[in-house]
Amino acid sequence: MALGKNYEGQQCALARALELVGERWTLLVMRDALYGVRRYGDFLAHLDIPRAVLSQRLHALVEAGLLTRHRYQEAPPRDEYVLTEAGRALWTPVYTLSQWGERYAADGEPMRLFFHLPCDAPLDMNGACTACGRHTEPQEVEVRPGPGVRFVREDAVSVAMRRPHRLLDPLP
Amino acid sequence: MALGKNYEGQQCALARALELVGERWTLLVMRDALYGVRRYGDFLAHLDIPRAVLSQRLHALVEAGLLTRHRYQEAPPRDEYVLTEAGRALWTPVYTLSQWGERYAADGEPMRLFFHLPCDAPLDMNGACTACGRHTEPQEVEVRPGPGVRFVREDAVSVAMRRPHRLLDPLP
DNA sequence: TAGTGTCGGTTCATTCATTGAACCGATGAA
DNA sequence: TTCATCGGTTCAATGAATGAACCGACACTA
Repeated sequence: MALGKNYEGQQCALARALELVGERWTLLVMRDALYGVRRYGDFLAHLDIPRAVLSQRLHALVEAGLLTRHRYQEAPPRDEYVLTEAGRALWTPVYTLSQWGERYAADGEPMRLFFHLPCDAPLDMNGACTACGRHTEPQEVEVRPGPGVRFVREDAVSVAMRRPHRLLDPLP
Repeated sequence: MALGKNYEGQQCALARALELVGERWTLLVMRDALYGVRRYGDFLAHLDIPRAVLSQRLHALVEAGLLTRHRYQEAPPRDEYVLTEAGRALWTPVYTLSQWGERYAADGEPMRLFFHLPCDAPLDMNGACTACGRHTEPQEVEVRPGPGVRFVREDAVSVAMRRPHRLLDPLP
């Protein structure tokens, strides 16, 4: 996104949201974070994003309060980027947009399937469990490979996601 | 969004969705279209978007099948941009992202309130009616000004939205 | 009939973000 | 000592966004 990431004239919550997560790559970074990706190198390899852009986005997301930086090792110093509550709350928008894409922008069968763990039932298009009807928190959801997925990528994250994985659990 | 609007490496429905609606301004155009805006000049005045960008976005959205161009007057020739089914289906992602923004990115009280017309009950954060529990279609939803809104903009669309308005109904 | 205004654009120079390759510093392993 | 890894930063080139100016078709008015 170029020239003014902000939409100042818009007196609208959507504009405020897009100022935080509307730039190119940002929502894909957040999706990966919801999947459980936490480390710079894993984002980098999984997203094929330019290093400079990834640095800028991670710092901006920490600044915006969607991620926190947590040192998990002292020598050499290594940080991981973990979702805050605001970041985890992006699960619903990310999921609904993803489902829209699955239905209207992608062709073929679903690439990923999402299940409500307590019920072992799939989610509907809106993110509600088809069994209990409740809206889901990410930590109650499991991603499984769908019929339309092809195992072509060989980065650590893609390989780890070839088997079912609970959202937010560290990946890979 | 610069240099390659596409995310080719990503085998992910979210990436497909963002290729269609992830560019700067695009989601705000779609939000306006869901509100009922249909004409070039109204988008222009309400969004404060550069004319060239608006032209490009409207054409891209028609190309992508989210809008159709419909001639509503012959002399002089005038077209309006109307949502397709795929465009109307963006209601849920737009609403959930908007609600996320209202909660985590905006401060103060809600700027807009959304009601399920058949029940006259507000929607919850996920787009379900708090009375009947069903997920809503845009044509069943009414937007009303919320306690946090300030009537500062004077363009035709902003003025029309100072009173309750059913989504998709032509605006202004 | 000329002049003016509106609508829906296009064109253009400037400014800025993205890209991808190269570089860098700290550390650990051989 | 050398080499590799991790997590960045720097830099030149490219291309998108911006905003002002321009434009063509038509309507309305004097």
